[in-house]
Amino acid sequence: MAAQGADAVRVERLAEALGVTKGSFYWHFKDRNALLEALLEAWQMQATYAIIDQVEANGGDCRARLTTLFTIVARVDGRLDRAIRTWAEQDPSARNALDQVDSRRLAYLETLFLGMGFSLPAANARARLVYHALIGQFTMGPAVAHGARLSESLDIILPMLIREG
Amino acid sequence: MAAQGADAVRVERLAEALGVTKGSFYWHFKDRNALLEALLEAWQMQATYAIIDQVEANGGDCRARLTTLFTIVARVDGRLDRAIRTWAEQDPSARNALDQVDSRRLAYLETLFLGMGFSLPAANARARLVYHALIGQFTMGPAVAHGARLSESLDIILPMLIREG
DNA sequence: CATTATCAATACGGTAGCGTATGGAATTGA
DNA sequence: TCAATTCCATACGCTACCGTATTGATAATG
Repeated sequence: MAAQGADAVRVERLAEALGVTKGSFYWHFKDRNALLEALLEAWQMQATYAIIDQVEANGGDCRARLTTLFTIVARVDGRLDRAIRTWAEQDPSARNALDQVDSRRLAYLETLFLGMGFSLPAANARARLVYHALIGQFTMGPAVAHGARLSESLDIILPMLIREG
Repeated sequence: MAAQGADAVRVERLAEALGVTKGSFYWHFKDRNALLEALLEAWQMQATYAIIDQVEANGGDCRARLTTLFTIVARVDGRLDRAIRTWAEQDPSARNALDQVDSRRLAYLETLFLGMGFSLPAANARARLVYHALIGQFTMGPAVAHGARLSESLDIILPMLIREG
C-alpha cells in the first residue's frame, strides 16, 4: 500500500507474499474491497492522532508546538498518506476518511495559532497555508532533498508566520 | 489520464473510446509505454511554461505577479499534474520530467522574491513555502472548498510573505 | 495504372487478477 | 471420542488487459 499505492494491493500477490494461497484470503475477507476498507479504517484511526499526540506530549507553548510539528513531519514517512490521498481520488470511502483526517489536522493547527492570540481569520489563513505546505512536502516526498525541507528554514518561516499583522 | 491517472490509460479502452480497434493503435505507437512517454513529453512542454507565461504576460511588479500567480493557480484544474505526480512515484521517466518542472517553477518563484529585495536564503525559503503550499492545494484538489483556497486569504498571506525580516 | 504508404479490422495466444466451489487438516468443546 | 469450527489448498471459470500476425481498404505517387 505505502510503497505502490492501493492499486498494488492485490489478493494473489498478498497471498503469495504471506506464503499462503488466496483460498485462505477469502476466508478472512469477503473480497478485496473488504480488505481495503479495513486498511482504510486502521489508517484513519492512526493518522488522526499519531502526530498530534506526539506534539502534545512534547509540550511547550504554541510556538514550540509548531516547531515540534514541523520537525516531526519532516521525519515522517509520508508514503501511506500519499497512497491514501491518491486512492481517494477514485474511491468515495477513502475520500471520506481522508476529508475527516484533513479537517481534524487543520483544526488542530488553527488552535495553535489561536493560542498565539491571532484572530480567527488570521489563524485560519495561517493554518491553511501551513497545512497545504506540509501536504505539499508530503506529496513531493523524497524529491524534497534534505536541506530543502520546510523544517530546515524554520528560522525564516516561523517569524513570518508568527508576527502580528 | 487526468481523470483516473496513468494506470487508467489502457490501449483497448482508448481504442474503444476513439471508435477504433487496437490493431490501429499499434500502428501509431510501438506499445502502451510509447504512448505514455509521448503524453509525458507533451505535458512537460506545456506544464513548464503555461502558468509562468500567463503571469509574465500579465505584468506588474513582483508583488503583483505573485498575486496573479495565486489567482491563476486557484482556477487551474490540477488533475493532470496530480496524475503525473502519482505516476512519478512508480515511473523513473515521469519522476525525471516532474523534477525538471518542479525545479523550473521553484526557480521562478525564487526570482519573484529576489526581485522584492530578499536575500537568497530568504527568497528561497519563501519560494519553497509557497510552492509546497500550492502543490498542497493542487493535491487536495476539489477537497479544498471555495472560500478555503489560498488565493482567498491573500490579504493575510501576502503581507506575511512580503514583510522584511 | 500499378505500386506503395497509410490506417484500420480480425483473430490469436498469453498473463494477471477476481471470485467460487469444494475438500482436507487441525483444533476445540461437549 | 466425535462433531463442529477454523483455517488453508486445489482447481476452476471468467474478465481485462497486452502484444503480434495477418489481411484488407483507401489514398498518394511514380
